[in-house]
Amino acid sequence: MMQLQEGRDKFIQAWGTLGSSWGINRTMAQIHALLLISPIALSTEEIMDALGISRGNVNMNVRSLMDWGIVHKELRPGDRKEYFHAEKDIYLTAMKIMRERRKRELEPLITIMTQLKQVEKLETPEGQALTKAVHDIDHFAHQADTVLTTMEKMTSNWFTQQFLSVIKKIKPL
Amino acid sequence: MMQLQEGRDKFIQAWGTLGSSWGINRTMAQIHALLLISPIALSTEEIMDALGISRGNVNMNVRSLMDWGIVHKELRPGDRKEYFHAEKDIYLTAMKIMRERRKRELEPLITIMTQLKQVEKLETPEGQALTKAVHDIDHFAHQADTVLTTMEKMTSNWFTQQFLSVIKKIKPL
DNA sequence: TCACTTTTTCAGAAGTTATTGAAAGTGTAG
DNA sequence: CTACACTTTCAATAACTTCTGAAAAAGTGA
Repeated sequence: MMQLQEGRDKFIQAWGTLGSSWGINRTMAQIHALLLISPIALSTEEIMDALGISRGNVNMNVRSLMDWGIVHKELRPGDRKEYFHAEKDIYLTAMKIMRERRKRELEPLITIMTQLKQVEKLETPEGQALTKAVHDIDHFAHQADTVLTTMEKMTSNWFTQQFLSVIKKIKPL
Repeated sequence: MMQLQEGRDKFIQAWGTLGSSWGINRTMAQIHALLLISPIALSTEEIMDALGISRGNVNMNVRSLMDWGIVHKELRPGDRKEYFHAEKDIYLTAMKIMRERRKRELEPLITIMTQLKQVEKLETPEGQALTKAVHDIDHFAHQADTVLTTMEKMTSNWFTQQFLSVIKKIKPL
């Protein structure tokens, strides 16, 4: 049977590794993991000590986590330090990460494809191949954007209760 | 009005930049872009020349693109060179990227959460916070896996025609 | 205002990932 | 078997990203 401290370390380690593939850097993900399993909000110093990282690093990554909307600041009366805690609803967290990634990845893609639609239309195979690729990607990006925007508007609760059952009922081709 | 060559360069450049945020490295994405807008299959040398990169780099990245299933090898009778072409259906390409990412990101996450369920259950706030996080993430990961697996089984055509309209009909909460 | 506490910034160091190019490997035709 | 045409590998290195720690800035109360 695994002990608590071992489990906590393993959890932080795992979330850090996984985070990288989700477009979140290792330390940012580790801080997120630490706050996720902490019942109370933690100060910069506590995070530094728990993860053995520098003040600058904690500050920078906590700021980013707040930009993503998945970590929040807490102020305690009579205390000048800032304390941080993570959003504990994992579905809401996933939605917010999705939202941020949509903004950072899909929106620039749509902008560029819009520019590329201005390429002179030629009858050559080269010209047609480019036109087709631009058209297809633009179409896809808009659809993906619509899907993600719609999902964003729905609560985490909705995801839990409805989305899965809807998907399950659709017959695979 | 933008000229063809300028458009092609811009397209390759854009796809390369975007690729990085989709978990595909810059060069791999640029090779993919080049093949996507090429009406004919290209040899290693042609890719090297078009993108100004080394033989080893082309070889390595083309291999990865084939592992992802979005680039294919073509052999021409009487020619010992290998020629490469990209899957031109952008929805199918997106599905294959999704599939690969599910395997690389979600499956290891599920494995680790399964291990972490073995942590001794304690009544302390620390113990309960860890147990809850592990439970929630495990539940989420299984759901996400089911959704993605279901989508994988559907054709690109299905995505185009059905998914969007289904999503659109669901009333946001 | 000053003295003190906490946060932010940023140049350089450390660490990570991608790329090259030459050498080794593979397959084929004569 | 040998020569050739191509592909693959991999150690060295280049390019890029993250992290540190000390200094500057910002905030607070007396």
